[in-house]
Amino acid sequence: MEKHERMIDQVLVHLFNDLLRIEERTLQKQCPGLSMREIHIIETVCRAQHGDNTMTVLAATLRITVGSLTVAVATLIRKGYLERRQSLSDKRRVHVLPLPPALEVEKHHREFHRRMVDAVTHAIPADQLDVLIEGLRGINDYFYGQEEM
Amino acid sequence: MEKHERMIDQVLVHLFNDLLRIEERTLQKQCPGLSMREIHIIETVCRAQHGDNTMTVLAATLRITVGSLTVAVATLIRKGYLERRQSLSDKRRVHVLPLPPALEVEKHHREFHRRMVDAVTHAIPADQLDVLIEGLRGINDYFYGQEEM
DNA sequence: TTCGTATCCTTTGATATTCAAATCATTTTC
DNA sequence: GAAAATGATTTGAATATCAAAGGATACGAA
Repeated sequence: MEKHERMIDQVLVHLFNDLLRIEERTLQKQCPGLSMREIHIIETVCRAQHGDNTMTVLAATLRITVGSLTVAVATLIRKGYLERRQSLSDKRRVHVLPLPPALEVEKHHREFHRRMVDAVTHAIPADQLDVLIEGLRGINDYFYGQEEM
Repeated sequence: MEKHERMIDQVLVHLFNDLLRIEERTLQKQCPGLSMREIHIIETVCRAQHGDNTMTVLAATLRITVGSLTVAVATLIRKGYLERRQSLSDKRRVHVLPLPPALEVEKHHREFHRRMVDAVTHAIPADQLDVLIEGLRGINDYFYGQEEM
């Protein structure tokens, strides 16, 4: 059991940390001139439902302040990835929209995730996949069920 | 299979990100006045083998430059968590050592990981744990076997 | 209507973090 | 020993972040 616990810790912390690092390296190779923060903002804008692409909602999703987002979006507009459009129904609101280069970045990102998931499914014998999925779902539910630790 | 893949992606990316956030919130509650970066530096110093606690090795472990580490260590010394000691055998080298408050931080950190692993083992029926462990080991081996994606 | 308050965003000022490059001290190599 | 290499620090610039203040718009109650 001791070995099991070390394995779980290894996976939960180090493997995931390294995955994040690999993702960062891979994406930055494909999107030179963009920081990881900027790539995340682009992703968030690309994935936002129509209507959820206002500054306040985007900032909440990204867990940064609206002020920080204003600055970040300004530089991404200057770099040609995003554009601002004032809401017609409520002129206080600003909608942030992706331009073609942003969609390209998002495509790279999706592709990376696709390959990552493929790596997992290929690493595990098919008959064990179901159990693994259930286990992961258990972990997921546990942490979202009681976020306080 | 489609649902399985979404589940894997969900766990690999979002669960992990949220775990990081929970860890950050928890540790910062216990260690007021320390940024997450500083907590990581303290952990790295506490875990370094004797001899691997020089600036160059620590910076490589943390994946930051030695210059950045010099600044960070300086403030942690000022705050009373670490101390510098010049190597006797090679006076260019500097060893960084934890003081009692740093060991206390590391204890909190270990405790957090312990509870996280407990959460996982309790979330999963005992008879499925073995399969899960094997699955995780497969993922782990896969990614470390071929880091390039 | 219109006055006060709330909301949404931007701007500003301050602080953190990071890195690259320059510098200093020490060790190693030839 | 002189030159090159190594380990660390210092410095200057870039970036990221936030809190607070400000500006514009919307909304609700008198």
